[in-house]
Amino acid sequence: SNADKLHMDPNNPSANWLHARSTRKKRCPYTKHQTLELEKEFLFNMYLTRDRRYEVARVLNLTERQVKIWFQNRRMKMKKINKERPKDDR
Amino acid sequence: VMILRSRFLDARRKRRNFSKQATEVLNEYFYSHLSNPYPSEEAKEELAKKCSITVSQVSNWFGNKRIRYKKNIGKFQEEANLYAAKTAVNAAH
DNA sequence: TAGCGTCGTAAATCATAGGT
DNA sequence: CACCTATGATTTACGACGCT
Repeated sequence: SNADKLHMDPNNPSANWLHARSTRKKRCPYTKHQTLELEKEFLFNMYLTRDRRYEVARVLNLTERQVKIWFQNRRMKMKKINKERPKDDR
Repeated sequence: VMILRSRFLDARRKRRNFSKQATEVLNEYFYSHLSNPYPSEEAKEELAKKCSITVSQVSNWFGNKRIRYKKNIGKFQEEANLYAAKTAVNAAH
């Protein structure tokens, strides 16, 4: 592709930087409803069982992979929040 | 509870642009490491200290800068030359 | 090997700051 | 004030590597 050629161009400073593969799925923002339900599930348990993952994915019309990754990202977010506010928490 | 929490977190999205001096420091690092603009954790901590911002903010800045630079190198050419010249002067002293 | 974990990131998007 | 772009922060989706 053109993008790939650009990344190969030795005159391009970004030629050797990290690049997402062209096969990567485009980011698709989740709906308010999906996010709210995922947050509720996360509040219930930060780690999913296989059964819960299947059920959440089915109800929200997401793939199990998306749900798995959402939880991974959510845990990282929580970690970041805790790190930046070691005190209070509201 | 989660509603209140998310509202609180959204409030963090309020921000001020970084100081001109901080942006200078970040740009100097970026353009003097253009072939591999990925500061190590230690380098990020040092930059954060110099700029009076957090390490996360340094990471955000580099993430945004890499993408925006790559997306439109031409737009940043003038800026790149400016910092390249500045680095050359510093090296000469 | 399968498969889920973290960590760091790309890329898109969001929300507002700041300038015209 | 309205409008527009620049900029910092957040959100999806992976790659790389860990462990079991």
